[in-house]
Amino acid sequence: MGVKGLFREVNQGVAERYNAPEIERKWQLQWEADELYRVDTATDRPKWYALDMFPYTSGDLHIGHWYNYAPSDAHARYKRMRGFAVMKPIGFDAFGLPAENAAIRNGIPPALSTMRNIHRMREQFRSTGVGFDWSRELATCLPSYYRWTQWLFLQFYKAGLAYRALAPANWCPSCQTVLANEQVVEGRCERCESAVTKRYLNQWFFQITRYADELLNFDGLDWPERVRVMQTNWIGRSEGVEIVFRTEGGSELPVFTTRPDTIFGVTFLALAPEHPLVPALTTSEHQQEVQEYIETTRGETEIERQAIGREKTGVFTGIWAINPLTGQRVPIWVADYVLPTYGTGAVMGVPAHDERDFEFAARFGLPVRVVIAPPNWQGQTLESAYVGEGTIVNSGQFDGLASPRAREVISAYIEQHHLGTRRVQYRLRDWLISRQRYWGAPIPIIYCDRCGIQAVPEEQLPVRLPLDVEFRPTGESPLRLSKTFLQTTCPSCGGPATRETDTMDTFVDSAWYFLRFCSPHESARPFDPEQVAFWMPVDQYIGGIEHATMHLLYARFVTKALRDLGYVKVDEPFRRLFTQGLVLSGGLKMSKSRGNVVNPDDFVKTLGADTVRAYLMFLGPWDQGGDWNDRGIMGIHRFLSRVLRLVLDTHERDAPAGRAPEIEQGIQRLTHRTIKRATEDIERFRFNTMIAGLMEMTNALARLASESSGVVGTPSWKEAVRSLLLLLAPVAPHLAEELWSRLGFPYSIHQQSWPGYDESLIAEPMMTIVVQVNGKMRDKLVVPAGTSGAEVEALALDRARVRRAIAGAMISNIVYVPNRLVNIITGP
RNA sequence: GCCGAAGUGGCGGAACUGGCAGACGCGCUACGUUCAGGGCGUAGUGGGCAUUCGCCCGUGGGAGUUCAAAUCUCCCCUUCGGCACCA
Repeated sequence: MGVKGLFREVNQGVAERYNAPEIERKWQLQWEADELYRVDTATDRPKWYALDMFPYTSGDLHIGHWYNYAPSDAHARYKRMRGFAVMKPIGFDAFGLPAENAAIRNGIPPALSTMRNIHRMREQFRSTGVGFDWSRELATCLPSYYRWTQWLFLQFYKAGLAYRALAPANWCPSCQTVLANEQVVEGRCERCESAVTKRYLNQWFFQITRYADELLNFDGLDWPERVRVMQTNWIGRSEGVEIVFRTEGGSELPVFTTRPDTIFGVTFLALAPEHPLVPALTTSEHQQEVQEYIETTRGETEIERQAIGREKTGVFTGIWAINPLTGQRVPIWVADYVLPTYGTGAVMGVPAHDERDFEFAARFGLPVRVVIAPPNWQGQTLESAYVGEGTIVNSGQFDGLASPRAREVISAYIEQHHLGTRRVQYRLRDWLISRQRYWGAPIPIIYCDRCGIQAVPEEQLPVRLPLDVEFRPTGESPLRLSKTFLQTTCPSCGGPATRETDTMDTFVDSAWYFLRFCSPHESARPFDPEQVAFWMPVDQYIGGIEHATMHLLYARFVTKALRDLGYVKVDEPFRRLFTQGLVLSGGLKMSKSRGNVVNPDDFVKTLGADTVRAYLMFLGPWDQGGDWNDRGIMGIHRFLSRVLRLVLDTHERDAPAGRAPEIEQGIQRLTHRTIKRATEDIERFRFNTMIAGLMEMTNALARLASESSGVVGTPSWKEAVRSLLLLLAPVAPHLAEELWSRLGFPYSIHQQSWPGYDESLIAEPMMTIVVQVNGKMRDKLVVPAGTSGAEVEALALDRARVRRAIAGAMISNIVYVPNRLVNIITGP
């Protein structure tokens, strides 16, 4: 009988099959009754805050959720076994547009549909066997939570971090609401993909730009490079100079540039159509043309304006400005390629050294003046802009400088002569948090005709969402139609006043929930500072890469702002971040239209949650995602069945007399090697290779059991089986618990210590040395560990295969890598 | 266009700081099994050549460094992700 012969025996001898659903139901009930995963600060264990990005209340836990929560749970269970007090909470991101749109469609109030969805998802979560501390559950749509979201707004408002401004905002005509810049993807709404337009509205903003520099600093954070790069790009810091040009009439016109070294190459200025000085800087004969141009650009959507390969457009204002360094006259144009929200909304046009300026100049016949000599340039006309570095020419006293040096020298010159100042510019804009929608946290602001903008006094929080509102597809917030909500009294003068009817962006809700989890039942304050001091920062945050530039940036900002307001002590919310990949199906993204959506519930019902969990972990490296295969999952199911049969069949067998010590040593080696591997793998989230290691151990144990080696029942055997179950516990928590209890070990396996390993027991007594001749593998030697290099070389040279490969040639060199290989080099 | 990551059997994927390429699993082939129920077991499974001993080729393509390259360097190709008129 060979490797798996045992299983035949087992199959015949043991009637029991792997009935996962039954085992899982049993233990889920047990764990819940015992509140096995409940944690509090009364502990002398070190803390470990393990957080998964909380789900939106869509009403269904799909495979992507499992792919987030199951491996994360395995890691948290491992940490618990390593002696940490693990806090692993769960909640629901429960405000948002879909519930409101559904209400308009089917009349079911968002509060009702959302609570139903939460109920359903809670049940689905329980079926996964994920060890959440349910005593900390929260939902952002409950007054007990959003009261403190409103409190957060008020703190920001008092600190000057929240302000109201009439500003051009991204408007989604389909969602009937404004969007933050982060929510506009390629000129389209991130949610519904409609083309985004501009609207001027009075909006509330959070001043995230105040933290731009600090947000660029990732010191002390163990975050994926990818996310750091994305945030860095998003913030988009650039250093340059703001140079003040003057019109011939004497008006000041500052421009921002990162290339002051090209200042002598300026041949025009361009203003954004939205620039406030445009009307004043237009001569009467150009008035009409400019006016028409502004009207045209205003009607365009973001996509139209940003279309790739679009020809540059613009109009001349009739006004000229003076280059402060050269004294030259340059025409002032209006052009929509200049963004009103970046820099000063005006640029200096240097066609020779900027691609966009070059295109613009080519279109309108403006001169191109070379001031940085391209390589091998002999004064000829440029075919395209030269944006690289080079030597400065045609720039008076600055000629001959290298362009990077010239940037320094010219910047200094500009400052000395008070022509401008060095400045840092960011791409990042302030966070627009107003939404013209119902299903969100109301912004706690009151407008009084006499007293102006008034903050709702904190003791009046929460400003409750009225539940008896009408949902009509008018595009107007139901709050505006609710008289009881709208009409109020001014907290200052007591006179009649109206409430702000906008609600907050749901990203505000999720920008502080990790703090609420630390003390979720606080009723008099958002969180208990002592609890927050104990648990924060989050030790391991896990979620999707799609939150790289929104949620993760907002959460960092809110944490830093609260720190500066004295409410928390940490600088960063998430010490370690891991972003899992995407589960594909048939190599493609799952989608309903493609019909390749995998429903985990079906597999849970038949094969069990442990199989689904373990399979997802086995698919491939977690951060790279993997391809789901309905047949592949059977491999994992078979593996778990094999463990079950192996354990149940052998545990009553006694060790025979006269057993072989070397086999016991072998099994010990196997055990310790597997523990080492599993420990290193799970630390680095390499679940796929961790499980492969457990499979190898299981197969090896089965082989030993079937060979009548006399090892079953020995102390080493028992230790091996015990260790295997402990290593399996994070991966397949129900099965491990079941077998643990069958072997008579004390409940619960999830409260046991992770097995340790002894490096000295892993060392192999024999080592395999690869013998190469001229780098090609020719033979292998098995020698006792500790055999000297000289001995190995002698043995190698004596082998028939090696001699044949050398074929009498002269040996010029022998490379010996201890414990690994010998490489014999022939020839001169 | 710019930035980032990745290309390994029929498939998902292994391979520590350069040292046996293909662990583990799926699939497939053959055989065995009183195997109802998504069975179980044994052997095999990168390609080519060879009756055997074996030999040659092989990690997207091309060059290079090295005794030795999936791994390091350069160039190119492809795929995926991010950003995209940011001055």
